Amino acid sequence: MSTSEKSSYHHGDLRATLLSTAMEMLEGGEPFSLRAIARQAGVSPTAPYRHFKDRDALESALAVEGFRDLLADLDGGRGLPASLPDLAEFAVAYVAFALRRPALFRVMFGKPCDDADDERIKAADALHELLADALDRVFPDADASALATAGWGLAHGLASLYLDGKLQAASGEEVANRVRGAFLAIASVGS
Amino acid sequence: MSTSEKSSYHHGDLRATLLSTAMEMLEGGEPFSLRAIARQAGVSPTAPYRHFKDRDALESALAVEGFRDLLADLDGGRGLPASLPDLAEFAVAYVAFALRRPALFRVMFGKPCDDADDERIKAADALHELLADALDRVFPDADASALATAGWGLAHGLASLYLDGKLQAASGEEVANRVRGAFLAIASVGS
DNA sequence: TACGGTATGTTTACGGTGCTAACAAAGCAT
DNA sequence: ATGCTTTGTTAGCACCGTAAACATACCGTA
Repeated sequence: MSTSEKSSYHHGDLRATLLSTAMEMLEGGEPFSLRAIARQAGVSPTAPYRHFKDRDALESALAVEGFRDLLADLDGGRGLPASLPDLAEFAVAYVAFALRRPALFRVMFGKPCDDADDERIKAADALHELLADALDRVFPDADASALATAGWGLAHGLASLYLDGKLQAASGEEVANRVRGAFLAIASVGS
Repeated sequence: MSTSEKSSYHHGDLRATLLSTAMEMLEGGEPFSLRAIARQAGVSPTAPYRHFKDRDALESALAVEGFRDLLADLDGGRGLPASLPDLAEFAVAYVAFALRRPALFRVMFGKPCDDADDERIKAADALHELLADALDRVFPDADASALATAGWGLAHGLASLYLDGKLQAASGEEVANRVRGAFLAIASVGS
């Protein structure tokens, strides 16, 4: 019950502290380096290496947090979608997450992530499965897998394009409307 | 007429040389730094700064090249699409470009590009217009703008997800099939 | 309770980066 | 020929990620 006491050596809870300060810097728009995190946490520049193999490992941990939060945003907010407009709201929430936490989103998606980070891969898979469930529920007759890929791709693409300034919109509300519009427009195309 | 002669000072054509060696390194999968480019070009580490304000400026120039190539891939290859399957092939070509030149694709899209780089913005806009034209031609009755956004978003999202390993496929052919599948699946949903 | 191993943090050091400032050489216009 | 401008060079700054050697505190066991 003395987690807040420090002996000034042996910080006591460095790993968690590093993660949370890293997340804060990420949200705050600061560039984020291992050294900066250590500095912020009041610890020596190489202390983080006792808890993370390298920068990638730290980023993976952050990405896992991000996936958890994104899932919560999508799922918790409104439950699984039951209609096409619900799906559009899913996409809106997805894009909103990306724009609200741009640096985190880039950490989550901006790299091959080829390292065999179990947790990270699991987190991304969970997202995919959630989407597949959702799509299957709305369009039970269609090829759920292809549709889930398409839906994810659409949402992710819009998120990326807005995030990187290739599509522009003044307000978050305008982005939401455009995303809704895109989602409904594409679904209204009866071959 | 002596562009290939050198006085050993005053390289003569450094800017172009820097761009091409940068592009080569990008395609070759090497990390790419200003200093590495200079090294490769046989010139001092800070010489590039006479031709590019900073790293971003060099990247912008590369991005412009990339957009030109991507447009050529989409347009030149098969002309403007006239049907939904043609559109799917557009998407396939888009994703293929991203997977064939991943580092370039990241340079083109992975950043806000908020600097007022005229050429770069123009290049991206040209892409958007091409897509809008294409979509309008295939679906003259629909909201061309919303559809173009949706189509671009879908293609771009699939490209990003495959590129960053969030979706996986063994071969390029498999990717192409999945992209086609996603495109057709989403279009076969009659609200 | 003393002890020794292990976990955690520190110091030092290396090579890399982007970038600036001061300097040098070549080209060009007068 | 002379001087301005362009283009290159060298030196140096602050930062980064990372490894190695060292120091300290914790924790289980004798």
